[in-house]
Amino acid sequence: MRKEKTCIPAPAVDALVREVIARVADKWTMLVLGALEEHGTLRFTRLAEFVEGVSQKMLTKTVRQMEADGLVTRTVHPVIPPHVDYALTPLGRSLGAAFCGVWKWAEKNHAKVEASRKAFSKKHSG
Amino acid sequence: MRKEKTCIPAPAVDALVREVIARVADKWTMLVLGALEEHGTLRFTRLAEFVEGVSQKMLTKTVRQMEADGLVTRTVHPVIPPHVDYALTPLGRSLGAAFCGVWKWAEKNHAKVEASRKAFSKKHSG
DNA sequence: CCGGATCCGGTAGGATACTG
DNA sequence: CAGTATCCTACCGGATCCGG
Repeated sequence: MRKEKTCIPAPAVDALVREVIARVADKWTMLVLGALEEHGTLRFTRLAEFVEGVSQKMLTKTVRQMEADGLVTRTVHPVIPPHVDYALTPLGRSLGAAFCGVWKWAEKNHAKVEASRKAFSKKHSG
Repeated sequence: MRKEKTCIPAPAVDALVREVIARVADKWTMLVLGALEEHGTLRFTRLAEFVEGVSQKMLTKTVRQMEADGLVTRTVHPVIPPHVDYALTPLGRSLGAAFCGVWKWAEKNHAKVEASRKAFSKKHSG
């Protein structure tokens, strides 16, 4: 049943890939990525506005993680009031491009998902 | 700075899309999706083997969620011992295809991510 | 025996207040 | 304005039991 030529990685690097997937397959990571891709360089507060619903703690944690992973740059301007800019690195942009398919999928299919959800909850209530 | 023609959804459906993204951008969801895409129909225990590191509880929760979202079918064979098959729906397969780009990205760039991580931790220790 | 529901301890995450 | 510290909740994971 194994598909011959899709997107399955070689067995050797499988664990590494899974680890990276587990890291980037995070809703805040994806949403930060999307916000930075759409709006370009953003300051912390502005980023928080676009990634609606995120707490400061999670946003801080997420951008730090993304910085560590080489997905974003974090530029601190030593002025008062503080000014910190976040921007995608080339690596981050390439990940954004890779996620593009998922965005388009969500855009196209969110109605189906919602319909399935409704049918499922109805089936479980009845 | 807004990019004119990438993968940015229309403003109106933006919230819906974000909601779906937040739902599917989950590491277990992605890994279950990958496992089912690679190996086809799987029983619960077998699925747990391929999605290494997942607890039964989280696997149950994840597949139930995916079932509710219309991504997988859950077929209970009323036999003893119990036999439950999980398989991707067409919608699930289409999401798998969308995630394909992310997998390929991870396959290609995991070394860069790891290098960035090392450099970052070194910079923070020194 | 398999799938999963339950109880319980640990930890990740949200809200708020405070510092530079 | 950006980030930290604190508290507190809710969810996550492991072990165990149960129903079939």
